[in-house]
Amino acid sequence: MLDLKFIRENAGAVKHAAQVKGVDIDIDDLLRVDRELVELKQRVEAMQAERNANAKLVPKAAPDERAALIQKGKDLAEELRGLEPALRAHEDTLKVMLLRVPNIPHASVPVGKDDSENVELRREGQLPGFDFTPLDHVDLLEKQGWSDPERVARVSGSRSYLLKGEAVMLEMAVLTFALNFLSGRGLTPLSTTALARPEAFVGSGHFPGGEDQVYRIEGDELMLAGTAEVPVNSLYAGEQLSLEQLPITFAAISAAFRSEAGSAGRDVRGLIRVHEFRKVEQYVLCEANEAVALEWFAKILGNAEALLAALELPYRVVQNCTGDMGAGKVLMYDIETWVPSEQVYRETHSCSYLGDWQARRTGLRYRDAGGKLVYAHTLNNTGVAAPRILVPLLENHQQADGTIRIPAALRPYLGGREVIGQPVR
RNA sequence: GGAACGGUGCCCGAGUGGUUGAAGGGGCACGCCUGGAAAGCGUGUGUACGGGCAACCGUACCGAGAGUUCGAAUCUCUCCCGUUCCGCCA
Repeated sequence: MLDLKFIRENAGAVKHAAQVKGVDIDIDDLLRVDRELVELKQRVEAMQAERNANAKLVPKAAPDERAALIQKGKDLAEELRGLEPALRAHEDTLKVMLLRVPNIPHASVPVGKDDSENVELRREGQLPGFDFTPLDHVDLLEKQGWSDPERVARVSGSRSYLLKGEAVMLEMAVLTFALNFLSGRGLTPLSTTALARPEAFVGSGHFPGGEDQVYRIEGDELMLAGTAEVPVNSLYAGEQLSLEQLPITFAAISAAFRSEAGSAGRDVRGLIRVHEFRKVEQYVLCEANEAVALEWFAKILGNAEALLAALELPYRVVQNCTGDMGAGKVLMYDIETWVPSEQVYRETHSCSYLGDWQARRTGLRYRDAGGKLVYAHTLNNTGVAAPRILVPLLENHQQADGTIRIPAALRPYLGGREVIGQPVR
């Protein structure tokens, strides 16, 4: 959400943002509703002022004047009731419109229509040089007896997965490693819910618009979040924080649920795109200062990169273009990790800076040095998402016999083992 | 799921249908005092929207929403949340 005053004064910039982000919203219409609402409010408030003044006279009035005053109050109340529906309608319309207004992209963001126009910033790490034909992760899992796609699909449908044996320990190891790693870099570990109220989804910006991505709980208003960003962003909703409490940073582990509506047919095989998974998410709530926030952006991006380096995985950093960055975002970089079987980099991390766009929705304010209440800035980035991260992990570290070499950083979480799996070919 | 009690400002807490945007305390800010500090004393200290160059004015807000009333933090209803107890249960 943007400040209404800002929209009024910067209508051109807002329209441009909507255009380059591909957000369908009529800013002129919004401003028209806003003007009409202001006029309505002025009329209503003038009448309320009159009603209040009149009501104050009643107890002091002489008995013979009292009836007339009360009658005048009744008339005013009646007139006010008449204006109420229009007022309410305008307020509701404006509110809905405001929730759809996109944030202004940072000046550095390339203009583009979709992910094909994202810009690669750099590549890091050494691509694996196999002297054998590498298997893809689906085959590796199957040969090792670590998966059972048919049976789990029978129970839980497509886009579900299960892991057996050592792959389970590997999944846990990666998550635990990420929590420890990020904790070591100053983020507070947090184990949090996936269930959240709809307001939390509005607060994070996933609603309105992303409703079809979210699983609902029958008979309950709670819904299943696709990322810990949703509940964590609402953790301090409506509070007035003090400057000393900032920044608030978390490495939040949670389950994540995504209906993946609209991605039919994409990545149906394997662990890339599943309905239910686990994720460690980096979240930062900091003061409303772009320079400070951008430092945090670099930091949580660096955290993810260091994590991948520790996992000895080659990756590239991509700057998302305007059309691929989401309405609320000011700046967004994806990290894509090398998948040998496909000979492509695939997204494993998504780093975002949202300015005060989420904080305005959530009511996340703090008192600045001057005692003024201001909306905070928020950022988030993936720490590690499992099982998706297992795809590059298994594929890049596979050996000729089908066993998996464990990167040194992960060994402490796997009882010191350097290799998992049995020779299977 | 049942029952009881609660939800007021940054925090704690008072609140009789009308001068209550809200007592009192704490905290915080500024000033006095002090060599400096503490203590003490004094003053100040809500948010949002609208109007105004400004001082300031108006409106709304005491969990949310409806209602009663000339007038609601205060009365009624519905809902939400919290705490405690009971029941049930992975």
